[in-house]
Amino acid sequence: MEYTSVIDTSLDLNIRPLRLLDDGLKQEVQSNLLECGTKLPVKEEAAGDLVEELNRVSAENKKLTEMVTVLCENYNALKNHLMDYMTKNPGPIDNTNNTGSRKRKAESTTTNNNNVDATNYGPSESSSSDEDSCKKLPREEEHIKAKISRVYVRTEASDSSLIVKDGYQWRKYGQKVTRDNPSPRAYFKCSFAPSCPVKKKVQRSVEDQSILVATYEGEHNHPHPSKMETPSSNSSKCVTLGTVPCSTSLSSSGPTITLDLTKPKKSHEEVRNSSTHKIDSPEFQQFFIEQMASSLTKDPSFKAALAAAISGKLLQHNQTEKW
DNA sequence: CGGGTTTGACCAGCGC
DNA sequence: GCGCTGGTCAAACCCG
Repeated sequence: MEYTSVIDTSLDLNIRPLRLLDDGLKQEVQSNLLECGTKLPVKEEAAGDLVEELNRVSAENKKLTEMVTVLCENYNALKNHLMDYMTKNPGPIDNTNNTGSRKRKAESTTTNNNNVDATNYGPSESSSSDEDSCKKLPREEEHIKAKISRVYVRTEASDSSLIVKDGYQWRKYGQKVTRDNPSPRAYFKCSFAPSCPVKKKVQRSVEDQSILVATYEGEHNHPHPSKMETPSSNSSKCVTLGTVPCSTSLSSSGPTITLDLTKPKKSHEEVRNSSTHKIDSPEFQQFFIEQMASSLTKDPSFKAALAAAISGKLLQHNQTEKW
């Protein structure tokens, strides 16, 4: 199957922009516009304020543009990786000759059962060892092994530590440099409970060294330590962005959102089928865009910034017309 | 001194 | 069978 067709990844946010805004945001935009209208006739003392306001909203607009750019990049990376994955696994899953009990097969199968590697953060992952689990077709017996999940955490690029704070206690038992990724991969075992089978692998993304990819294998057989003690105060947290699981983190450039589609609610087979047939469809793109829009418009600060940016743009337009 | 980290060695899966 | 690679082990080391 050929997936070379390029999806139009532009969010096209200019199309019916207000349609994506909820009523609150619309009102905010309108009130800002009214404000602008009333301010226009004012004299010099207000001009300074207007210029200041203009600078402010321009800066916000720039920030918003950057955010949208990041979202687009994430989407493109995600899409490319999904295409890559589906290209490598074009046919139906064949379990007929998978009676082997090799560990790596087991891992790849659990991946199939609980995860979709193709949907991880970006193209960088396609070249890491995790790619192996993509290449290996799903096997049976896999349910035996615990589930695999993946979390992406943005850190300072200068931070060379492979530490993903998730509230659990981990003991590092190995580190390895893998073939496809110059960054070392660290191996951790959960040390909070002696019998806890959970393992964690942490490696930096090839493409974006500021992103740590933590792969969890298994399920904790003990409560989350942070629930027993004080809640984790670290900056890395997982939230659900609409229906899309993701991890967020704070960086020097502001909050970032890293999509984490590695915990699909559908089975691997379902995802394969649906994504194969719908990834290129307008419905899928529409759904994706609306998901992002819906998530973003739920953020009050985003709404305020967007309203200010829009009104600022219109104000700028009005002023240039007058001058 | 105990617990965690580092790191080279070893083992096993897999492709040729 | 052999070599490559990822995963694990365990001794040495570090640190509080």
